[in-house]
Amino acid sequence: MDGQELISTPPPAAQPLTAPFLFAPSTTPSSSLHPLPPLESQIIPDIDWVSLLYGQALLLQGHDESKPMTEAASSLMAENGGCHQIENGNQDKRKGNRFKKTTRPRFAFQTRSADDILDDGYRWRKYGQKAVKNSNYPRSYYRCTHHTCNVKKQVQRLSKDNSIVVTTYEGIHNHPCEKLMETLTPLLKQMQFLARF
DNA sequence: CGACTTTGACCAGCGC
DNA sequence: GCGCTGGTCAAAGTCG
Repeated sequence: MDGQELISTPPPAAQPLTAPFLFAPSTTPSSSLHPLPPLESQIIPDIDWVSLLYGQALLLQGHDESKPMTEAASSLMAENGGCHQIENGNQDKRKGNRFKKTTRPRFAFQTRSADDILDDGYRWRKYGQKAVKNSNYPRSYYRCTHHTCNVKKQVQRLSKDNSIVVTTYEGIHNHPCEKLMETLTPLLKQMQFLARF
């Protein structure tokens, strides 16, 4: 898969959001609780939060879940002009009918962190790790643990700058982010309560 | 005991 | 056809 092109610089219009607003202050890959990482590892200046949030935004906007998320996400991305989507036409899948071609959206972004994994609010299960050519560091493969969700992500540290971690998401979650919903649910309830007056 | 990670094996695509 | 490479599988091990 050498046809990939990583695009990691956010569009000029994109205003990076701060991590604490979105995610719990942990950078662990799973639901397990660990002590907070050093402050330095939580500073993620290069992350494209906008792309990362598109799927979540669709859910918050009342997106019809019976429709493919990928189409809605693509149109939303086109509207906003900030597209970090990676060409994925040659991706092959080994599940189901073998090696179907897919056009699932892929997003890549860089984070400067001592930890390979940032906690994006979802739960991931690692299903593979490979040494890749021209890289001193292995690439790790993760799948979303939600039973109806088929989103995957790859995590790899740059060999030329080992402080940078490249995370590639494939697909869009078809379920709410657990941690984000935990945060938003009380707010939504309060808004609904106030809206009655 | 369930959830998760590790890791070697396997498979298909691609270039030569 | 062959070898290299990336992506996935699945058994075994680990952890809480």
